[in-house]
Amino acid sequence: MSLTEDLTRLFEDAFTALNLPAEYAAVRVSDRSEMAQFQCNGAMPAAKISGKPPRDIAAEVVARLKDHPAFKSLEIAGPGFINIHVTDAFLSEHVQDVHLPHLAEHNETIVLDYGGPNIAKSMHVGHLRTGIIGDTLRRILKAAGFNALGDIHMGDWGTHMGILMMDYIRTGEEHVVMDCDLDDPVAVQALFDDMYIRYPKASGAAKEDESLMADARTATLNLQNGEEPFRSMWQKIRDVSVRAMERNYGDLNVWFDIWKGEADAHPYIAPMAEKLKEQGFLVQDDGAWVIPVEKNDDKKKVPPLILYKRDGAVMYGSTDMATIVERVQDFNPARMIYIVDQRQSLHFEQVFRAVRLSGIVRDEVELTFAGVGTMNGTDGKPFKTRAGGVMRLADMIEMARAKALERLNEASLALEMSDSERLDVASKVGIAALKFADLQNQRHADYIFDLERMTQFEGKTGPYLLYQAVRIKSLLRKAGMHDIEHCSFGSLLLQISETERRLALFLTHFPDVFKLAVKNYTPHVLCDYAFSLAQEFSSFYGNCHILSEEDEGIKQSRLFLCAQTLFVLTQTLDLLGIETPERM
RNA sequence: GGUCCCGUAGCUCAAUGGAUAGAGCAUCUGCCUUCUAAGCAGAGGGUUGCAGGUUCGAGUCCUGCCGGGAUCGCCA
Repeated sequence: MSLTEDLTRLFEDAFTALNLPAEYAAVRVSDRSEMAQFQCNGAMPAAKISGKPPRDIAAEVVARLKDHPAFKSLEIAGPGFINIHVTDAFLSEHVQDVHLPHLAEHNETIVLDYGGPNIAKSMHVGHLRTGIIGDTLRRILKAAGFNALGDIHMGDWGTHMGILMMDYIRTGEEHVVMDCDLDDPVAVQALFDDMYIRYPKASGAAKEDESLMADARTATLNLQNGEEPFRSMWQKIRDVSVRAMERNYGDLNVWFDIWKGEADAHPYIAPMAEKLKEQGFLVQDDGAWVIPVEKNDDKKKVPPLILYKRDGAVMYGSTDMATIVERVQDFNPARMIYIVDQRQSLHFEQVFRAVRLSGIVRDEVELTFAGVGTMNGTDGKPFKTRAGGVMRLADMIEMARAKALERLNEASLALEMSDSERLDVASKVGIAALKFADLQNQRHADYIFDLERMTQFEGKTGPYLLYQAVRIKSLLRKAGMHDIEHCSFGSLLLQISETERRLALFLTHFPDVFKLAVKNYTPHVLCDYAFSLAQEFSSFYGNCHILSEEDEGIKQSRLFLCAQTLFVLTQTLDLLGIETPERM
């Protein structure tokens, strides 16, 4: 139980004894730290229903609790706030017991969908947010005890495949695809580069020329029906693309448990459609087969979900529905969470309605659209390269790493390292900068991506956090502790300075912050926490001698604080998918 | 035009309906013969877009405006 939960329990007892609803008893961290460590605001709403003045109620609550050993002081302030200070002994117990709470009840499965890169195309900056945030949510839910599974859900089944394949066929260059040796990295890269240049041209041409587009649609349909040479070409294109994705996501330390795509859901579409037709949910409309999903009380117009287009081909709504059928069959998940671009909200509303309506997903299964905002450039418009094009993800990662290395050089850090260790540190610092800059923003909001700013390595950045963590590691090594990731030793002295108390208090907030992140699917609260923790530590580090402290008891107590800070900080960075180097 | 999201310090962003709205950057003042100065201690900087409403209490909830963005059936 966290410290606030422990206090809430005590207050609940008091409220209940006074015939007041326990739900008002919640104790929270005070937002006026100079006045209190914790606060309870329940006297005010309780006053409303009991007709007594709030300060009188607060006084009754305080009277019941004031002799409890947890409290150093209980004061009533303002209209009826109860301001709480706890004893250092109580605090000490909780600092020792800081841990990740287990929140899953029965190891429920949660499928997270946060990939969506198209095959045959380079991954670009648009894949950064969903990948990073989705992976972090996966880590958070897994840490909370859920069987959390990330699915990449590649875009490998749409019209873009037809456009690309028809271009190879029309120019008589199918061999460029078919002759590629998958075991030869150079050949794989060459094919990938070819597709990267070819697709935009082919796509542009198809938009200009209706006959090209018609051919592409036909090719798409033929592919979906398993016909050659489309099927073989497609397989090769997919294999090559997966290698590129593995490298990009690997560089970002973004993990997927399931490497499936729209194509894998294809076999489920026809049987699903058959059943939907029998049930009367699937109807023909203007040549297409659609599922009407509007409701009587809709304020907006919700268009039907199109399962089969006029030409008989399927669309992404079809594959998204069928993927849900597949996931229910394979994993029987308690929740399915989509971490995708906010702009797809209407689409997923249609999909969710369709699967609920038809009973594919039971009512008790949670379907969540966790939309993410757009990444904009410093001009506030969607992020572009200086040339005005879309920046490849690989290029962006390289820029972040190069900048990090430059900074290490400027600061004359990591000089004594071997070249390989130095590059590894630079890579970790660069990736940390990239990920932390993204994760610290609210998930659903757009944010401005400023490479210059985030690679400044000052203030609220990933590198600052790594720096603090590495400082602690270094200090603990000097103190002769080697298994510094797992040292749970010692305890807090009962006579501590205000600086130490602040740090200790802050450490106890960790379980509550974690719970909040799980509840709302909001990693940014963990970023905020990690940064504030690092600041608290830095303040402690600057104000308290540790290794040179002569009083052995004080020294041990401070080393304990260092170890607990490192434990919580690395744990938090871990949840954010950020790796901490041993030194830098 | 309908619907949804956003509007908070010069800039980038926080703030489960709680007290005097907080951080970082930038600006200014101090601090490196002691554990990593990518740091610490401190200062200045606000009519939370505007106007109403709900209530003990509103940046937060409701209504209406203003400004920005997204989206509105055969692309994903």
